[in-house]
Amino acid sequence: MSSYDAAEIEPKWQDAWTDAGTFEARRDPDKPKYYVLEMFPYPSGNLHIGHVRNYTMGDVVARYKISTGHAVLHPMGWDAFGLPAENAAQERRVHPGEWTYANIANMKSQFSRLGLSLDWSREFATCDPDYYGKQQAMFIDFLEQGLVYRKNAVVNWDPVDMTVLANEQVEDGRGWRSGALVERRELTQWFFKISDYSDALLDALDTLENWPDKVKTMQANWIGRSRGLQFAFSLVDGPQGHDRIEVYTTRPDTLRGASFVGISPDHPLARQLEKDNEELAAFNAECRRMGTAEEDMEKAEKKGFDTGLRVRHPFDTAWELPVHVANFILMDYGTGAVFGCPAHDERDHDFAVKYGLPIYATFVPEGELPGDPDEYVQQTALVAPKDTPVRYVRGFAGEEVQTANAAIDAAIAFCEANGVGHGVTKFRLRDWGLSRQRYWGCPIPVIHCETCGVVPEKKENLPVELPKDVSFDQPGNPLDRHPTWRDVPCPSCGAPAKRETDTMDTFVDSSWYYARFTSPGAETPTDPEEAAYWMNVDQYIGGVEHAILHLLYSRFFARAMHATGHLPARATEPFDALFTQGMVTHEIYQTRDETNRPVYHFPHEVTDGKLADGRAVEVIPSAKMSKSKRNVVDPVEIIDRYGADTARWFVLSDSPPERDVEWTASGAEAASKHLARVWRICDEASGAAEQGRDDDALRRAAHRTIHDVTMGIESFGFNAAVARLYAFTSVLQKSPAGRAAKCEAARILAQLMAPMTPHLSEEIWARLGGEGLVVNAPWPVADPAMLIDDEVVLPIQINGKRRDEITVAKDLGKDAIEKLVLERHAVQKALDGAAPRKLIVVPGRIVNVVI
RNA sequence: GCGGAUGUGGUGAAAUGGUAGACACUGCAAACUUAAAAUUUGCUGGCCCAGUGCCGUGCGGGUUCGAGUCCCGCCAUCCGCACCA
Repeated sequence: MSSYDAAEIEPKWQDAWTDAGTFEARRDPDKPKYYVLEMFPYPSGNLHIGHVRNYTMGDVVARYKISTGHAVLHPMGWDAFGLPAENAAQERRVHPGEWTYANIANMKSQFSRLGLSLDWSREFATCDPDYYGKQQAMFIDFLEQGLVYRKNAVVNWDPVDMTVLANEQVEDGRGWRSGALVERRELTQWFFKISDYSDALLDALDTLENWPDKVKTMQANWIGRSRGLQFAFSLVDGPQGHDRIEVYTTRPDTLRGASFVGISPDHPLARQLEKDNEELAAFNAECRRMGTAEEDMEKAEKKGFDTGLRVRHPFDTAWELPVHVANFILMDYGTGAVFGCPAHDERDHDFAVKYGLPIYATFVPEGELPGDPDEYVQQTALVAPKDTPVRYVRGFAGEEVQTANAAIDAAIAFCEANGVGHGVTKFRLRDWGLSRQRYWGCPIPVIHCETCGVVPEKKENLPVELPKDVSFDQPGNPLDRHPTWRDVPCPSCGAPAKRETDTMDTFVDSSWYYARFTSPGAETPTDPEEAAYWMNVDQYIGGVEHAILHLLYSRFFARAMHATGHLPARATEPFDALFTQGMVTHEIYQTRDETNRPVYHFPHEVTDGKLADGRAVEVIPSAKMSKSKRNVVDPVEIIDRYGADTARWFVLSDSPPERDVEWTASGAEAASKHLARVWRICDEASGAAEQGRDDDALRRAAHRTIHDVTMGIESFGFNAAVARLYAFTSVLQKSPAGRAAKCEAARILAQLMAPMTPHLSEEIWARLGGEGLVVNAPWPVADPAMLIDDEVVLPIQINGKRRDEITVAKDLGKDAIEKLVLERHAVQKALDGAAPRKLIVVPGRIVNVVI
């Protein structure tokens, strides 16, 4: 008998798969195709245990689909542009490209040890000039199609480093390196017209049957289609050129509850007024110092500035309302101006209380008579669901008692009939700003010419490659100060011109990589035949943190690629099924220093909750892994110690895939022990006696397991499948069956485990005389006759509490069950001679006797 | 702040509205062993008057013969918020 040695068998089978070309995707007219894709990683340099979980899940699906006779495409690449490479360049004086490709090489070697069923022949990195050159070609197509345009937009500006900051580089309103107060600065930037597809992107969510509802809900809310009223307040003695304020509201039914008009600090009127009003200029400047992140704006204290200007209410010209500049109003959404109705909006209510503005109720709860309606809303705003009827006390259209939805419709109709604005549909979704003032990204392939304007680069000149001779010792974008790269003749007139020095948002790179994988070497962004065959992605797997931006941008990009002839119509929704997996977490061990600041300790420093010096540590369970918290698990260490199969088995067991799983050393140890046990049991099976007992029981257990594991894999219930495999292993171990039955059961076990622990399974399969590679063996099919049990145990409840149980034939009729139940001692005792009030029999499930 | 999710033993969790805790981890006990490791076996939600007992799925209500599951209201944690990827 030999023992389980992962280090010996894992490289052996990895080589066998490579030699056989098992995972090279091939178009095969005789097979259905299956495209499984996990979100590709950012090449940080090291594989994270979270990657192991993510890619193992995809691997289970891919290997299962190979076994069920599919032509499988399971590619891998690198989301390789982005900020960290530039940070590394600044900190370590290494070129971003050099750093990135070194990381890729390192991660790839780590990947290879996991035994994933990846087709590495299709690998690419988004920073490969070939890839981003094709992206530039598509950008030019989009430009010609009218899907790209330029407009002004604000960025975070660090006035000390003289550079644009990402939101994550702004900490408490200050630049992360310089510590300088961040300013907002307006730049002309490139945008994708995703708003052209707002309706389509929203409506098509209904067709995505195999997407999680939560993701669809998040996208729907993000797109935020709303029907509202756009109208104008006329200004009383407004400054020159400003006689009205255009506002948009989704609650026109509360128009008679208006108490002020709020405008954005960036509203043209606010900009006009600040010229003659130092105080307002200061207020606006303060608002503009805030970072551009919406979260910061929303969390910031709500502040306003009374401009002193007044507007007339559209229903009553004698009724004047004050105009405030308010820091929470976005210029990007609606018209940059709102009317405030404090009675029915918490934010407006806070604002009204703070600035002493009146609060008028427009409706009160139906049925209640709360005395003075205005009194009712003084303390807190009344925010009612829009589909619940309420009583309007300042209504002006529709019934007195109606839902807000009905009242809104009536109010829009009333306003349109009376010439007060018109109903409009607006979206929260803004156009996608893709310009980045950075080096390590895909150059935007246009040239700015003084006479010709913006001219796209000629396609034969693509890719516009990033220059290699750059330095990061000064802040800002090196492309801006690289004359031989920047200064080029205009492609149109030949006069001296300048290249665009902005590069593209890295979300662009990841918005079409799935399409490029179908033909990674093609001279055009996609090859129509290949794309037609392989698209769509049948199963996409990734973190829920990408639920909105990446997935929405990809959906837009697929549509834009279709519009420019790069994808077939069917691929406008590129991901047929989506699964969002949870994280791998780990406990954090911390103590406190003299100033009570936390000090973190590595897991290997902690034994039984104590450090080597005996000090007890505080344990924070289930925390996201982070280097600074010292709770990161290195997959390479785990593989060195236990092997890849153990790591794979562990990350699939215990927790449902969509939830977080906590990494524990004891759990990894247990997974390893279990695999060794499987090895031993399978090894022993071949040595079992020729004749045994209960062969049929073992077969029935095997078929039940085939059924359950298959269902588990099909439904992403990997933890449930693992639990069933644990149970079956025990059955096999204890079975007194003969050799033939045991070997058959062991081969089935190897097959069922193969998607999860492929190396161990290959070895067992080979030793027990399985034909060829287990990865290619047809998936076992459960015999339905083996799944039927003749008898069922029926729990008996008395008043809903379980008191007894009976074992009956599976198909026993209701009447016969009732009779048996009433004869039971426990039931008779509870009834005490009386007849039951009710007897509920759910055949095959439960009996409830109500007394 | 807004949007989305999650919450069940010491731990990870299971449970088409139908026996709450499957399957594991930890812990305890036993077998084997000179010993240890490995392995195997058993027990392992809480409480008490130890039963055909009571309580128990974040908290408070509700619907139902029956609620972890459905509804309403809270609390806590996590994810996203458009320049992190």
